[in-house]
Amino acid sequence: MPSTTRERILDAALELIQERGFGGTTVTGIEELAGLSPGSGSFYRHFRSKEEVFRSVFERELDRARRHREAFERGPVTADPRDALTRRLLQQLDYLARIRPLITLLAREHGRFPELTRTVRSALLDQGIAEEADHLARDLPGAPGHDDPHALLAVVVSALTGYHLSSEFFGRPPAGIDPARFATALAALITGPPQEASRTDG
Amino acid sequence: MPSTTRERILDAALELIQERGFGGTTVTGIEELAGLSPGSGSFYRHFRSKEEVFRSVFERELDRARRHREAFERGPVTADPRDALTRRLLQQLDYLARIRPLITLLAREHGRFPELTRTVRSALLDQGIAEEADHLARDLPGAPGHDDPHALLAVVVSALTGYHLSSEFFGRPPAGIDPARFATALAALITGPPQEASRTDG
DNA sequence: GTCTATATCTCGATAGAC
DNA sequence: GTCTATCGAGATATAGAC
Repeated sequence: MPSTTRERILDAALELIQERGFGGTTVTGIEELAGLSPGSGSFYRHFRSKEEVFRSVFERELDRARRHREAFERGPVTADPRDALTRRLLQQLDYLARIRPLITLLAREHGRFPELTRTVRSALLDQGIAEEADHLARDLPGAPGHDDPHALLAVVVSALTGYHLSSEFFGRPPAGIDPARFATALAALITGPPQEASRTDG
Repeated sequence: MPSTTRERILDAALELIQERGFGGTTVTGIEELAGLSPGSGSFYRHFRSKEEVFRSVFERELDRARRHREAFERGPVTADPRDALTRRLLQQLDYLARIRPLITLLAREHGRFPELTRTVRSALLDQGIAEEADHLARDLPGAPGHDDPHALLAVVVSALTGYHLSSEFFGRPPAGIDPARFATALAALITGPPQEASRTDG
């Protein structure tokens, strides 16, 4: 990793904005964290303004998120749909963890930069939800008790994002449940009571 | 409605901090929104500093949230547990909507004011989750397929908070599902397939 | 308790040496 | 491309008249 000054500035800006917000972050602070002389205008040899560096930070995180989504490996559809589903849900949680900076930027600055909302929504959420709907429809073709598939999808997506955001805001997962246990419980909820044999989980 | 100057300052500060964050909010802006002369130090006849007004805003929202929680009306336990559960989940969503300012403050400023995390967590989440666990245990005494009640609780809480936060950050609910439909789907998921059909216990 | 006025400081941004 | 130095704007906070 070459780590150019420009990249160190982006790293510093991301870190500070995540912690203190855009309004609470100073160019001097960014310079200092990037290893430049604080108060010198060296920052401005790389970015024209504080707003510009924010947009660059945001774009970089958006690109990273897109790449993470493309690299999404679909879990193999095994004989047991619950197993496949659990694995898929765990991947989703892992994906959310990987794009954490993007989510944090959105959560913090969607008031000051309203265009973030549209961008993230169309790039990740709409597209991601559409894909997820396909997966759910494929993995659970005729599951009973799911007479509103769209609402079911909303529940699953909400559960995953809620788990992630609770962990983020409160510093610990809801009820102290780790991701694997959470995914298992959610998958069990979706697939319903064991279909043929006795309970597989134990 | 007396609306003292102090209260108008608190209102103004809350609104601006929610929109721009603590670092992006100025005392001058608070004064202006509170109907005082912008740039005059009139603010300082009521609060000693910007930090102090933030803490006062936070305390006020915390009190409001506590009162909302106390006023929580428990839905009557009807013959159909799914109905009761749906109503209860809708109340939870309504509760989250009512304490929205507190959640927004936490989401935005938990980096700058780490003590917010502990306070909100102990005042709302821990206590709320404990109560919710009781309710779930009571409403769903022997529901099948729930061999990990703690994880189930985490799923439910995550789904509710995720629904709320997605609506907040993205400006619309997940998949465009309204609260009633969401609660219905979540309740259906928890209670499983319709109860009329006889089933064997596990 | 609100105003005008202002002290003091920090911030964003620029100029120019090297 | 980084530094020292600094400008001008705007921020927090204070002083004192009314």
